[in-house]
Amino acid sequence: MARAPSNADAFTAIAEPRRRELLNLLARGDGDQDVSALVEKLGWTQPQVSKHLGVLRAVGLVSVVRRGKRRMYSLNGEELKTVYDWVRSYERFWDHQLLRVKERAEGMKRERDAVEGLNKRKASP
Amino acid sequence: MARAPSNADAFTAIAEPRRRELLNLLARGDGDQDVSALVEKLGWTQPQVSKHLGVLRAVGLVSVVRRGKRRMYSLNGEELKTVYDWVRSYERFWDHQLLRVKERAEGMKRERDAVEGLNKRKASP
DNA sequence: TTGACATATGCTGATATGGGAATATATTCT
DNA sequence: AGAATATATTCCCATATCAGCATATGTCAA
Repeated sequence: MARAPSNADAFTAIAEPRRRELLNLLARGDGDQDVSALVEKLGWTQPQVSKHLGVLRAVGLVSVVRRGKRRMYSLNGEELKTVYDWVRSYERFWDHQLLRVKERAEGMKRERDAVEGLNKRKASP
Repeated sequence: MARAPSNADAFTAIAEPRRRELLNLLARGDGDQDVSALVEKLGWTQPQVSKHLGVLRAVGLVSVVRRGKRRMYSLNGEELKTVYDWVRSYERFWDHQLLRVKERAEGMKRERDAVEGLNKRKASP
């Protein structure tokens, strides 16, 4: 065995920056968009767009409907909810600063420094 | 040129299932944990744990503090917020059923129009 | 210092990945 | 049917990635 399966889930699909760009474009666009439109807007080669769309399609992040010789792609948010639910379960790790500070000695020191420097910081934004 | 840079951001770091498992363990644990504890709880080899921790450390998802010969790892949620913010911007694609339904109906209507032989029309407005 | 323990790093092999170019597979038009 | 258009797929290459094993680095104790 070598690498873990790695494909076929939303996490790996969105790991690729271009795929996020593609999703972004599909989200902003008003409804479906065909491949040619995406190619033009992104400035990538057509096979490149098709391949990335293929990955997104494989993991269910986009849906396709054929319209004539065009294929209209649209975002399918359901799969993103998986990622959302996962990452949201870590919310307390960035939301509650006080908890963080309590957990780490470094954090306490930083906090103390910050409080001491409050008077100075008042003037500069 | 071959593969895109791909490392050094939270998205690729959490793409690996084992890394998510590791983060999960760090989140549940009460505060810091050393590598040995993680090795025991996960049942992986020590180099494997160290390497995955290395990736998480490289992207800032975990912090380390040396304590004697141990290294205490703790979760650093800041970087996860990046992912959270990104995915949350797609919230409307799974949250508001009505919007979803409306968009689909729109798409289906367009599809129907096209299929019903409006061969006179050419491109989208 | 030597030795035991804790952790990181280096090396190798198998596999996956992304880009580019060429080609295949529809689908519409004439 | 044949040409043109739209999109997907295939092949090749360079590189990244993961697991496994061996080894290096760092730290404490006797």
